[in-house]
Amino acid sequence: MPSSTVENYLKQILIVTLDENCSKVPMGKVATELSVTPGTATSMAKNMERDGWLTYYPRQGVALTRKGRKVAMNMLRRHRLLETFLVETLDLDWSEIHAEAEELEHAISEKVLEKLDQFLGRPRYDPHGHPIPSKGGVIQRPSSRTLQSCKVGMKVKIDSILDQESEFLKFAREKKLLPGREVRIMGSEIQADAVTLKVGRDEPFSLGFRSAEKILVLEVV
Amino acid sequence: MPSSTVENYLKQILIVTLDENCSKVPMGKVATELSVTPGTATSMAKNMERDGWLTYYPRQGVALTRKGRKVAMNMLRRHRLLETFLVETLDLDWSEIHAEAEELEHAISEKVLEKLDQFLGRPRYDPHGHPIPSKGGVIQRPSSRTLQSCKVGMKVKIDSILDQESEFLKFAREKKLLPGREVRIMGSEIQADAVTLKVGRDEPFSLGFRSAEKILVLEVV
DNA sequence: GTATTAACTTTGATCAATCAAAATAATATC
DNA sequence: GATATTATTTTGATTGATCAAAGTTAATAC
Repeated sequence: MPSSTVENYLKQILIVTLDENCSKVPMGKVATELSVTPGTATSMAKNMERDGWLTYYPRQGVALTRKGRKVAMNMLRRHRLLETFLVETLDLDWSEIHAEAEELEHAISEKVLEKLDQFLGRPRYDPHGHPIPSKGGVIQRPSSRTLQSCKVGMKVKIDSILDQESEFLKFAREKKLLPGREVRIMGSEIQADAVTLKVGRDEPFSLGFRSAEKILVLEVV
Repeated sequence: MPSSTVENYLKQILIVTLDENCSKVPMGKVATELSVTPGTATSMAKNMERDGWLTYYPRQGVALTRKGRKVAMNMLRRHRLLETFLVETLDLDWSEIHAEAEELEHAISEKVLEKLDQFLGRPRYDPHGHPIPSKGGVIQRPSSRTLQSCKVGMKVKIDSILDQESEFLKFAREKKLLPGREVRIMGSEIQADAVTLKVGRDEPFSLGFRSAEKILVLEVV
């Protein structure tokens, strides 16, 4: 059984792996993601290698083993099911659920998780719109969707701009809405016919649905 | 903030305190309740005294401070609310819920707990029939009730025998159904008109509701 | 092709929680 | 009251997770 510290390392390494679409995660990244000093990350990596959770390539990074990936996927499943429960059933605000789920995901047993999944009606997506891995550890490939269809709280990566009119492209460039960029959905209101975005550290701004439809994005897992 | 280990010590000490109706809990008891060696219990006691959770009387035992008691009560509240949730909402069997709640009670935040309480309709008793402490840490005094009215899984202490007929008293003595004894309710079935009990390590046996009505018990907290 | 810088690793220390085993104190027994 | 038993405390060691700071490597710049 992994300790909850190990579970955190595994989950975070998996997230980076999926996110950057690479297999080795450098130690510096591991350290910042887990808010520990680099030395701590290195020593944990060695212990985790000893226990078969990952392979440690000195000065290059770590890669999950099959065993480690399985546990990591399961943590992601726990996290997202719990977030769903917190919003759907207990009516918490989406801004609070991440931290709460972060704690609970280590304490909930496989049995309770299964019951919870059943109770929630086996949801496929969490409240942020992220896919929930199946019990077997399979995760929906993030598929392209338009910016307009995104839910509040989602983090997405711009895939492409559909409208190639130079006026629109110029606007997109100004707002840094370029392929590869990560964007957070701050709000999306049908009545207002607008979606509010934040690109990097810039001030959030809004985009009408008409324009939002012209931008294809990928969910950042 | 207490660590979850400290939370466990506090809760267990409170339970013994309420149970035996005394204030100092001897170190040996603490050690067995928490399944640690006596030395560990002693050293934890010293640390916990340093942190203001309890007062440590060398060679006599520990007594909760007001601060410690408050946290301990809250743990009991968490535990029992979670047990209620696991049975009522997720439909787990009462035999499994204790261990599950034992884990979750450390991970759930005050906020989620409040929402859960609300969702469950602010129950006063858990599935075993134990009173749930209020948010302020007030717990219902265990009141006398008849053995017949007990729910499955409850642990009760015999208070008195109502029927003073010598025949019945003789039977009660044989079965060790004497005031002060602790009894566990193994089953209670209206259709069968019988409640099944276990006294200490003896074999379980059944009692018709007619007889069960003659025995007053107190809930063991 | 050296010098600087950034990324990573090592070393030594700390802290909480634990154990085993030895030492001590209190209680019970004869 | 001396002895045996039981309860408790001490001591010394271990483990997992962490940090700070010093040391090493590799990459980048000039």
